Amino acid sequence: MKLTTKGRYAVMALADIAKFDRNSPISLRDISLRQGISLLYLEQIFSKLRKNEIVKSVRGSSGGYILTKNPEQIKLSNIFSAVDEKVKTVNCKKESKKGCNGKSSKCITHNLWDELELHINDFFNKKNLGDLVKGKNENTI
Amino acid sequence: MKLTTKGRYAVMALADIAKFDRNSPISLRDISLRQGISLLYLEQIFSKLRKNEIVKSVRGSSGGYILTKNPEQIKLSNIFSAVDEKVKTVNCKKESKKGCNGKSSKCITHNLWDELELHINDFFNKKNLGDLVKGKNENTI
DNA sequence: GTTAAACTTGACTATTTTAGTAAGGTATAT
DNA sequence: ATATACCTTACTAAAATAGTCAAGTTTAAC
Ligand code: FES
Ligand code: FES
Repeated sequence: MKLTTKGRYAVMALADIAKFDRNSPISLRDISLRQGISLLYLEQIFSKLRKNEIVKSVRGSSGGYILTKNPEQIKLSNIFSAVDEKVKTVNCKKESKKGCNGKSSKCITHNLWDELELHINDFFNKKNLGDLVKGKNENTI
Repeated sequence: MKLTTKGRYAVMALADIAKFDRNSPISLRDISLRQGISLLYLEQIFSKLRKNEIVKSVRGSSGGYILTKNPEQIKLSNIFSAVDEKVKTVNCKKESKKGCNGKSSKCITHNLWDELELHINDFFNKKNLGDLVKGKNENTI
């Protein structure tokens, strides 16, 4: 059970942007250097973030990306769904009435995994980008 | 972010055992049929469960596996650590003082992932096998 | 004792997912 | 003009997952 780099990098990069002035765009090149993430990979991630209106882009030289909202308004769950980082704990299709083993009813552990999924998503709903950049004076980059 | 089959199957299989009388061993063959899990794969999983003293084996015909404790005493976290299903959200080595990008300090998102890990492990510590088999009258198998 | 059911072990493999790379664009500030 | 920076699609190497295979050993029951 682990987090993939897409979700992790998306949050890292957005937190990086959030630390700076909201009005001047931040280039992916800078983020790449500061956070140690491949530029090409970042482009892939930001394409999704832009389509989901988490950021908007400014083209041309000295362009880059700007958050569309205040950091406090951007929840982790928004970011994760934008980059397709989903939490999947059940083995079956949720909508279906069938269980994961093909049986006609849900398996004995189904409710447990479902609870776990809620538990995790709860965390992502509570946390926002603002929470990450509050302590600007910390020794983190 | 998803659960692997090892953790899921381990819990399913143990819940299956927990539903029956504690004193007569349950064979993997039966579990395999009821839960729709490959017998050979179950053997692999139960080897680990036995080594970690979650179950004990009874050999010979009409043998099988028995829980070593009451279902209420077997926490999900015990099961998961036995089958090496671990929660990994941070990208760095926790013990190290270095960050995930090789920088000298922890990255801006480190604390967030660490909190997430705690949040998830909390769930696994709170839930036990007993919780799963309480409603024996449900229409689950 | 024989047998068969059941556990035990270690190695091996196909599939899927992840984590990127590569290449070739297009838009625009200066 | 042109350099900077975004945009898009396609491809791929590496890792993890989800098993399978083969060849045992143990022991209850007949
Ligand atoms: S996880 Fe949904 S039926 Fe098993
Ligand atoms: S996750 Fe620990 S330093 Fe980035």
